[in-house]
Amino acid sequence: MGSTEIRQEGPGDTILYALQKKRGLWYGVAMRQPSLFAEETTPQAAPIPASMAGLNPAQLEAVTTTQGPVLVIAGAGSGKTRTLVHRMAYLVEQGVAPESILLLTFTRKAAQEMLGRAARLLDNSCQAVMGGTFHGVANILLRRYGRHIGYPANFTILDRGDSEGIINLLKSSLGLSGAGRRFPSKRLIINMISGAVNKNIDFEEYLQERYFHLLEFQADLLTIRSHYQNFKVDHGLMDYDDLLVHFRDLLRDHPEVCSEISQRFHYVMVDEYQDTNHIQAEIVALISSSHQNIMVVGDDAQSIYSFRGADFKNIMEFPELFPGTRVIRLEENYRSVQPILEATNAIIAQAVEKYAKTLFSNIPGSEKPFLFRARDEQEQARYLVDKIEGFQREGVALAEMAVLFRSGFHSYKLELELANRHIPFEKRGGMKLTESAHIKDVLAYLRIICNPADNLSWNRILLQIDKVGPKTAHKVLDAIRQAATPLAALENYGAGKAWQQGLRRLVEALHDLERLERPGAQLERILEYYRPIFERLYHDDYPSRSRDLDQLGELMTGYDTLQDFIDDTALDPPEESRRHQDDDRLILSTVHSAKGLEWKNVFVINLVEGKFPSGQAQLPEEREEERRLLYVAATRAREHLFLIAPRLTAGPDRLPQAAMVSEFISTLPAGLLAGTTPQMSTASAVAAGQAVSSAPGRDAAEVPAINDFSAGRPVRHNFFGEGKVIKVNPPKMVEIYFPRHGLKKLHLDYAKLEII
DNA sequence: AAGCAGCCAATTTTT
DNA sequence: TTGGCTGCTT
Repeated sequence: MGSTEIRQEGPGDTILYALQKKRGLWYGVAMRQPSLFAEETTPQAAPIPASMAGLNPAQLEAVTTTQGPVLVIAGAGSGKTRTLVHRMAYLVEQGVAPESILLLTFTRKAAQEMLGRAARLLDNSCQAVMGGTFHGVANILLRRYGRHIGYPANFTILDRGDSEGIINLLKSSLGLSGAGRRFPSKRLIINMISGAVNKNIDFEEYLQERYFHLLEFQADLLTIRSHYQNFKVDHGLMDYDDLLVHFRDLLRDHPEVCSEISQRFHYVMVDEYQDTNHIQAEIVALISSSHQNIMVVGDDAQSIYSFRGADFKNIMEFPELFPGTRVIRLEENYRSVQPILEATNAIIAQAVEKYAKTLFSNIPGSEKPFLFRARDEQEQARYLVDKIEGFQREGVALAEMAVLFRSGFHSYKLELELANRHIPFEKRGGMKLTESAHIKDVLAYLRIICNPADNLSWNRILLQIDKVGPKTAHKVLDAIRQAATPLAALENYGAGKAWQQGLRRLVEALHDLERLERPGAQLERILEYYRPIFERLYHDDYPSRSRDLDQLGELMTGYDTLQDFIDDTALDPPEESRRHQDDDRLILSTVHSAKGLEWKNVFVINLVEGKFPSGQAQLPEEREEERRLLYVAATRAREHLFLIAPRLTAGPDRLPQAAMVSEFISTLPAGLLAGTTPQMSTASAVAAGQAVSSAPGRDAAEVPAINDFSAGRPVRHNFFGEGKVIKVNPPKMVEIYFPRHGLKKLHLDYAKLEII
């Protein structure tokens, strides 16, 4: 990331394009090239330029409808990206200034990909289109206009770990971390705070609704939350949610700023609109308020981010919000062979609520998706590796294949097997480089250079000094707060004998940093100071972590300013590199990280109840989202789709447990899949709406009915353990408090409950 | 007050 | 497998 990337398209092809990343956003920059094939870019104002050739009528309509609101319902693989890319090109060919086009996406990768492709089409234009994630765009504009809402331009962006760190600080300074009380973890607290913001619910209300069992801590949680908000304002910090909320507030409460921004971006396009939350929808409406030239593209069947507040009702209600919306559907699939589509259509056909659509494809191919019931996870891994090696022998590149799973840790066993068999792979959606402690340590120094008020980073820096712990750090922070500059405070601080030497070293380093200007030189000086600390702190795995520090330097080259670099460590964190000398490697990915991508061969693993769908998903609407998630996974495949379900899988206690095939698979109509047929006993039992125990040796004979439950009744759930009924909501819901898992709302058709 | 060793618990998905 | 917490030692 960060550098200008120039790629050659292939032998004989002379189109070059460049992607430049500036201030955290990607700009597509087409480069003028002499073309050997002189692609006749007909300069006459033809109604439909030659560059639009190859689009189908629906796509063409979406591309050429440039004025007013447009909603594109784009099924999986229906050329959604292609349509957006061509629309950008078309607008520019019609004389629209590229910098007045704004493209909003959910991931960096998507923005990068689309701008790159548009740049290739626009080989006679040298200007820039602006595109990036909601968070990225909010960041840029808040730095420019933030003063209107009381934020300085040098605020620091917090990632999740940073937010949790603040919660920890507050917990101890408010005396809430004491023993004896089972106070919610920092993770849970951040989930609650963020959940309320993203779902646009009042915090107190949200607590009472979703975290009923934590009500005894309500007062303290409210205190923590307000301190958290104040801490961020006081020290110039913004978390992910703040970027959106403050951006929305800026547009909503400052009409002059709103119209300035809206007029600058005269054409707005939003990708994956089904995954916008309430705040993002407001931003979209405000940013296009002065012209209504807004196109949103999405697929309600692929809405998979409700945990983060995404609401696919946004896409359903778009036409009401924007009267006169032109609705265009893209239903021809250009990705998968017909048998795969038939299966995926069947998976989504059982969804409760959707825009009805049926995808069809003209791609030849007769191979049905293959269901394999492995004995256990070992066999699953071996089967997978054998298949992959087989495809490799047929000439399929590793990078053309992907293994998808519901949760990051589901691939652990497979990763071991792949390492044993020497198959290079790349895991997406895993640990990020910038999440590791030693990298965060170094980033703290860079952050205080940009934002000296950032006490979170100061705290981290102080704790690194030997013999300085939380208490001492707190005292020093107080001194920093009162002094004119942090450096002055540190110089004059009466340090204890044990650590005055360490403090002096820090002061010297900070003095040098003030003099240095180049980010690279600053990093070098920091590493010189940090290395001895690093060796003391992490001496067990010193060598591997040391490589990361070198990598940080490489990442930094290509950035003009330190601020941009720091922003990207939070907004676009680089994946932890698995020494990727091999260019061709198998992709391992969570389904979420695989969205929008495609591969020739796709393997979906651990397709069993409790894993995929996740055991966390209990409510009917949560189960529905799991179904859409499977739909997203399966529609990634072009030619071969393998669905793998082990019979035995590690349970919550790590002991092997019998597992049923995912309900979404076992209830598919017969004949759609090849391979093992899903066991009919399981399939028919689930179809009949009965709960089936997945524990070995337990019989599913008596399934409790709603009348068997009453408040106070003790029950057992084979995942959550023993609990007590709090409330009964006919016809099918019961609320149960489990001491180890909290309050759960369970649906009798899905939950496996036993009355005791 | 800091720092270390050892125990216990817990594991969705992402900007 | 890690991370957080407790209690002991310096």
